[in-house]
Amino acid sequence: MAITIRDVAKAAGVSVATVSRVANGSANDYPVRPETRERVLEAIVRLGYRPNDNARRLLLKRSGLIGIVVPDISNPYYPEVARGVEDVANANGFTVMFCSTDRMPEKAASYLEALLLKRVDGLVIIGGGDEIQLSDSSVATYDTKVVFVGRPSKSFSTVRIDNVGAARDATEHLLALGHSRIGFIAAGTSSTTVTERRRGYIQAIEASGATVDDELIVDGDFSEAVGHAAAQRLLRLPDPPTAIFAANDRMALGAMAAIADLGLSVPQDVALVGFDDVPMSAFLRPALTTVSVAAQELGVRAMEALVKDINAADGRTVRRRIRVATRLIVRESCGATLHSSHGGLASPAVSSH
Amino acid sequence: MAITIRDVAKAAGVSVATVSRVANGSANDYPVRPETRERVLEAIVRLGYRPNDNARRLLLKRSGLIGIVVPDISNPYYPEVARGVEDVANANGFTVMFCSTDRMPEKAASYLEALLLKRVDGLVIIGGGDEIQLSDSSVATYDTKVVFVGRPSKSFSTVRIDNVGAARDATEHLLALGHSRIGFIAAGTSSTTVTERRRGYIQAIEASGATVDDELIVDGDFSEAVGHAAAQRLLRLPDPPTAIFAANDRMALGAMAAIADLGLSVPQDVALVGFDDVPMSAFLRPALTTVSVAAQELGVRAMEALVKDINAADGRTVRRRIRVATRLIVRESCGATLHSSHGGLASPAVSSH
DNA sequence: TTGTAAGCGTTATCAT
DNA sequence: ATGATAACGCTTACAA
Repeated sequence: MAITIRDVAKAAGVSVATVSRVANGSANDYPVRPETRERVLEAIVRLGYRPNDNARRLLLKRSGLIGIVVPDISNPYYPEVARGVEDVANANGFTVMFCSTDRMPEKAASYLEALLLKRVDGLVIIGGGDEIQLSDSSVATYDTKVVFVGRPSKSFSTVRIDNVGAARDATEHLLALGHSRIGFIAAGTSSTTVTERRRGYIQAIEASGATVDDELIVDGDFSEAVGHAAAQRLLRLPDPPTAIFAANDRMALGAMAAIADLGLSVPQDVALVGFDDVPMSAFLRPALTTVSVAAQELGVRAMEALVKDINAADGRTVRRRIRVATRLIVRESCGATLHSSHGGLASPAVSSH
Repeated sequence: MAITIRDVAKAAGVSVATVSRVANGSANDYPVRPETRERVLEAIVRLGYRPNDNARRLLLKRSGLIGIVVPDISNPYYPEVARGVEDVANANGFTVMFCSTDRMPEKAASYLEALLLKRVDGLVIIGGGDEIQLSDSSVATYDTKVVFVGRPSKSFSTVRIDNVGAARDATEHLLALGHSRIGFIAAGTSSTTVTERRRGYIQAIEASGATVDDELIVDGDFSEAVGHAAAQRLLRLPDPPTAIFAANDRMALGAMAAIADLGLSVPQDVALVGFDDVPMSAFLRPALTTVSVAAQELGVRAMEALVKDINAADGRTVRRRIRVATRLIVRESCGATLHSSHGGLASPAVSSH
């Protein structure tokens, strides 16, 4: 049986209230005679006492928990934004619970249910598509604050990037490099991230005066394997594209492999651009030109918003719409630096959003 | 204010005990008249009642929480084993809390403290080195079951792979391919994972009759950037290695970039082998030869052990030592398939441990 | 400055 | 089959 506050009280010869007053971080400015405090502290360390979190939370009506829901933990992009959330959460005394839905509706529903049941103080929903169904009423019932990262919402606060603008820039970059047939590797229609990136791609193509060729838009699912298959399909077209824009870096890596497998080379035969700028991308050869999204900052901003909402005295929630800038990181895979020296680490950013 | 069991009781015209008996999953075989049950159920959904987890846990003395501690969330290997833990945990009614220490002792300590405070029922410590300090006494006090994954322990259960054997095999593979000067990119001395892999490397070299050249062993830190720098240093040696064995795939990717940056090619000029077989590795070109570790299975086995310990009627903990097999996945980067056809996806495994 | 005692929302024991 | 009620371990008025 674990040590309780009563054990400490007895050991120190004081009442439980006194123990609570020295043990409890939030109330430790309460006046306690230094001598008494000393005695209690000694008993606490000697017995190895730790206050029971469930009991505290039950009373405090605050779980001190933040739930993070991501679609796919194996995509290095999500851990990075989760890290941002985590840092701010910890700094503010919250503990985070990390859940991956694997883009499965049942898993998403059961996690959301479990998190609500745990009375999380805040919920950070990162990316994902239709699989996430979160009714305002259920979170309202338990006064849970919610922020969406990288996905839109009619009712909750959002932290987002300008996917349309960033994708338009990336496509325009390729256009400016002389490419007219540019393939786009998407990823379903359920995720707004991808529908927006697709829209940016289409806008750029149309703005250039060309018409969009549906054949050049193929579907992926964010994984390397599917990026590989998609690129293969694009390059086997009768009139194949000379450049490919993948909706994320993992698919871009798959595409890069497919290009090599067909005996072609990047960027000479096919130019390639990704999206996310995950750590690996700078170390591919050719180094991947991609859109950098400051994933960690997304998480930081989201959690900061949550902290404000949770601590709001009036209990009212502000609906925020926060934008985080992106930058096109021009490395080697797009062909823009064909004649420059090596190393994709320090390259110029040509455009921001 | 949230709906409590009393609100439901009032609404359904029954006592709280009755509500508890129909709401409580673990006691729902308790006899309740179908008609009454119906009425209660109706009230529950109508009011949107969810039992307060803190109150339940306080009474039940079980948090239902499993803590997972990893050294570095941005390394795709850890999420994979975490996934295995998560799956088994969820299937058994546990919720997991995921924490990344970033290999920082203070972060590790504060997370461990927070987890113990939350009275986690189980703790899965994955990898990491000296930064993790977990005294048996503190976990014993709160009857927390612990499993270490991929790191040794004198007192706790472990789920491990044979790092020495796997590294020996990988090195022998390179030796058999005719390489005599093989570089090894390590990663500090604090992580036993790496010291063991280093030992395997050394054993293979010595078994071949050669002597180990300390110059060929350079230190990394598991990241691409440092793998890049380490390979650069190796290849600028007066008598550079013709093959490099990196202690993980991320460093191998960095090494691959460094090799390309020096105008050399893999595997013709320098053969390369990694460790972990993260998803990306099959899609590098040349595809990376690496040691596959069934990361998810490690997590599954760890959590299974934990579930057994937690549910043990006698409350006693068995100290288990579980081994999970590894396989050397021969792809292109080692040069063994130089004259075979493309595609590193389906390749023969030459050795297991 | 310290102690007493009333809850927080459940579950489980004991009556009925 | 159902209802009172006593815990679980803690924080915080309120009293002393």
